[in-house]
Amino acid sequence: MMLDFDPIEEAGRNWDAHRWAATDAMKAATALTRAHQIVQGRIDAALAPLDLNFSRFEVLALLSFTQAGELPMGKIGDRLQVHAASVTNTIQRLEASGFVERVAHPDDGRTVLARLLPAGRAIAGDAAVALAAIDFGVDGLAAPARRRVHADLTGFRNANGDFS
Amino acid sequence: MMLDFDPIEEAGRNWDAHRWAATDAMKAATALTRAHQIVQGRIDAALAPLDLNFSRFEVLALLSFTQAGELPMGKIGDRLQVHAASVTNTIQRLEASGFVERVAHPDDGRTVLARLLPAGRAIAGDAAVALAAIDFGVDGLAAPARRRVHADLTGFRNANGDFS
DNA sequence: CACAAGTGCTTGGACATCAAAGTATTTCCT
DNA sequence: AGGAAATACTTTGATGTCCAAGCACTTGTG
Repeated sequence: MMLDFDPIEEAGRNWDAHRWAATDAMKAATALTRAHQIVQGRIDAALAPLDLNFSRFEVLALLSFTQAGELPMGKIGDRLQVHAASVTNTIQRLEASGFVERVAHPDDGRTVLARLLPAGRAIAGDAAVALAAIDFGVDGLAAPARRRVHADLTGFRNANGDFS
Repeated sequence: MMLDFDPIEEAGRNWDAHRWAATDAMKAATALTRAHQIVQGRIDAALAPLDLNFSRFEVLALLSFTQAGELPMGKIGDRLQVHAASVTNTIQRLEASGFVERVAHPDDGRTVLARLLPAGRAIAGDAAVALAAIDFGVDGLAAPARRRVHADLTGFRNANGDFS
């Protein structure tokens, strides 16, 4: 299904016609949402043959960047900014795929470490190649636009307390 | 839990250190994802007191923009670019809240029309006010940045066949 | 040293989305 | 006219996310 008009512009016209406020903000927010859906869809499609989705890939990438190839569950959630329950779920999937294992923390009985297995390290490399091949879904953004979007959204994230 | 560094920049450094490709694309895509999470979270928080989320609000807005206050389920999915099954689910929720009703199409026995009820029209107006009050979650983007992001992402959507 | 408070993780429940299969109705084609 | 194909929607099942509650372990305080 391919619309022959931009539904966001159409919504903006209706918004104005009904005297609803903040049309520009609505259009920017909606464009952001829609662009995200496209990018996420392309990324997940590229990763599906590897038995990964983006969340699981992010965990593998994070682990492969560490010295020991392991991190506490909580640290993973902090860095990827997802809920602890989601980390539990994601690690369970990665464990079922044989990409990571869960081990007890040597000093703290509360903590569980997720440890990268060789198969996980290998698949993470494959996934990085697959994602680079599609430019992370943003090849539709030329380099200057890509830099603009990145800079503007980094400012936005900072303004909203995403990091300090 | 507030990181004192930008996890995306940190990921970029690791990416480069491991000789993984397309770092700029990775950073742009990740920033887009994270910004979307922030915006969506703020929007849903603003709508929660009204017994709405963004998907349900979009349906009410779309219906309130039509002449008759009603649309076939399929048209709703096309315009909002969501799966037909999601439309069914969303309309069921709106129906349970007393915001819309489902009626048979007069000429086509296959088609179901979603029709806006007075309560739904009222709540849509309230929701529009609530969303305008938070600038759709993008008040962290100053007007020029907002325009840039909107323009760049519209170009991106167009390049990816979101509309023609 | 004991116990309250805090921390780390998992579980269960509520939602939302999508894909695929199923049902009903209409349209197309011979 | 009659059956195949297309269309419109719903249902079911698999995923994934969050929140709130629960459990286990550790830390801080008197």
